[in-house]
Amino acid sequence: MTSADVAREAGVSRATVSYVLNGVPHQKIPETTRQRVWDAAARLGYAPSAAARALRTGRSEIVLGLLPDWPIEHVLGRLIQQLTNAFAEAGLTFVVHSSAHPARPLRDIWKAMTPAAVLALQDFDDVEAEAMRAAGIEVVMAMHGSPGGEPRPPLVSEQPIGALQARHLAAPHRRLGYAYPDLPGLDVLAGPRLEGVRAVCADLGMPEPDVRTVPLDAAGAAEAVKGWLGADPPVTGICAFNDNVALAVLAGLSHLGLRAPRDLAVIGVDDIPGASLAQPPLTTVVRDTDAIARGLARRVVDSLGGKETPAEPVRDDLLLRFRESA
Amino acid sequence: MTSADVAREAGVSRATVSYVLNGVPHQKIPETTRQRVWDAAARLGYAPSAAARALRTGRSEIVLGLLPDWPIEHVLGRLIQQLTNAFAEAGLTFVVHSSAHPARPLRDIWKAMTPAAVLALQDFDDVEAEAMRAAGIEVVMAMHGSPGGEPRPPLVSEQPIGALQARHLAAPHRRLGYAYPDLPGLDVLAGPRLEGVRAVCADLGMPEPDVRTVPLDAAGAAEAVKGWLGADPPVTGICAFNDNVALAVLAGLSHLGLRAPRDLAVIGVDDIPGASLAQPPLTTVVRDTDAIARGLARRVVDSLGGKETPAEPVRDDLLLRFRESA
DNA sequence: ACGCTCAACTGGCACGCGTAAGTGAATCGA
DNA sequence: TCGATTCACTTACGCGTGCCAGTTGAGCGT
Repeated sequence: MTSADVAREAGVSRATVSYVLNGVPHQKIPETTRQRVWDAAARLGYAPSAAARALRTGRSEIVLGLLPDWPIEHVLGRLIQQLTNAFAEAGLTFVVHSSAHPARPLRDIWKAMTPAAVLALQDFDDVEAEAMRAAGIEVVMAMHGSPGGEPRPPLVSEQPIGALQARHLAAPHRRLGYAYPDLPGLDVLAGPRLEGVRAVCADLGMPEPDVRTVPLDAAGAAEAVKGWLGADPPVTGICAFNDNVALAVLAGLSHLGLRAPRDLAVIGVDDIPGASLAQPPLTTVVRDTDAIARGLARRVVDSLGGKETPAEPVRDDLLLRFRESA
Repeated sequence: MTSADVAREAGVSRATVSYVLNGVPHQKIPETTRQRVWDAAARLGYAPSAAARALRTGRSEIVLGLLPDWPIEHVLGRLIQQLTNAFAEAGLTFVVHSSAHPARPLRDIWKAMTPAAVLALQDFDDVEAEAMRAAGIEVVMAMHGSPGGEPRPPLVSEQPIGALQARHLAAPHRRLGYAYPDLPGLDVLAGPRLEGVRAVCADLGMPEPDVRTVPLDAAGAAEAVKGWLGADPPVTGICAFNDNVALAVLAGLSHLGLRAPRDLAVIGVDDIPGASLAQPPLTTVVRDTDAIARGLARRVVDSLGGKETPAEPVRDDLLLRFRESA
């Protein structure tokens, strides 16, 4: 099924078909002809060849999402689904590529589909970004900084999460701890969140947060808990990187025969299904992933349309889900 | 950067460049010329245009993964990453599209990138599959059946999971319950797993499993637990659809002042991070997602190479992670 | 009756690539 | 010395589009 078939069926030329189906303005084509073409296209079930269109126009209707080597869990999964929806509304197909472990050259990936835009979770170096632009990819954005440095400001800000955690704990607690994830790749996320905690502590005249790396097992987490409880002055409230880490802290407490929030208050991030099911139910910070997805998609679509987009992060309403652990 | 540039740089024709770079056999091209072409390509940083190649050959080097509307959690996330790796080793780019909620016609998706193969998690109807094949997509496979029916046998079998759960519980327990997920879309997975449990119960002369839908909150789960404990004969061991549901059962028990495995033994599936951190730590079934990913990729690659592939499911070693809950 | 305008189309090129068919020079057997 | 063969290439086509630059013919003023 090519546009030539449609042209024959409608009794017009290929050019006319192209004009009608693409809705090209400033071409005087009467309604009757338009209808003939539309009918013919529908009758034949015509769908244009993406490859040919991509070759001609230099880009496809695809937005490529680039995932780093992070675990794909609850929130990230939801974000992917919501980004898919948000882009679909703009007529764009959002697909995700998880960076392979023996990392293939990134170039192979985007060359393989010449996307209209690339939206990466983690920033890449300028050389790569420039190469993409040179290859006709118009929009290249990153949601978070890279481990290497921070060339562009991130599109999604993490500090407010840590700040909200800290502000919630700060009322009854005078010394906070930070439960840092045991996965090096997550620094890009954990760093800024910790910064948010730090800033609030400084603001409120509290001592520096006591940062400890917490592995995802009860015994290992118990070590961290012992460290916090034995600190001087002792830590009484923990901001955890996310709910999994928070659950580990809870398990560590349990391991020592202790309990939140009596011995140590704990607050997580993400509200994974297990959070409300924990003992005690976990207080946690939820972000509005749908708003983030829409915001990101809007930025990309605007940018594709030639509009200037603001440099600040997208709007991201945080919600504190208050339960029992803090 | 086109192959014409490389040709000019190397002082040969475009055809020669194409022959050299694609390693076309039966073309007598001396080593010196080959080297000249390779050098020129490297010097110019040439990478072929996927669009043009796709237009010419009729297909790209992309494998499209189609996700249904399921939550993307731990295992599914890992599977995606491992599939990406497995396909990368075969020189194929694996990208994932999560089906948008106001479901766009599937056709738009694969037309947008003419993948070499489509690997869906959930089966789609034959009309769609046939349309894909007609569009030049050579391999169309589905990992699980569709809600509508079961035209093709699934590539990944779920029954053994339920069977392993049931066999593990069957030793001390004479009546089993099944904790069914509260998300209708998961029937495709939950149904076969439940079948596995049923089969083992029948085999061992035990009564039918008592199936109850378990919502992901403590109060709701407590209702299910009450039902099980009050059944006649009473249920003493629960096979949960996955770890999240199992955690809910645990929380339901806790809500009633009860405890696993004393009052009710519970076994999950997936070994999510929260499983080992639960109270008590959750006994669970782990599948070897890496083997599954490799198996699936192998099938697809073989099939692309024209080889006949077996109809049976891919190999999938199950492991029982024994903890305290059962 | 003749030029002019303008609506309504159409012919044809280029995008970058793979590849079938062709070409000129070198080599070779008789 | 001459046709035949082999080598090492090159020329040229078409994949399906988008869109520029025409072309046709009807309507209109003079």
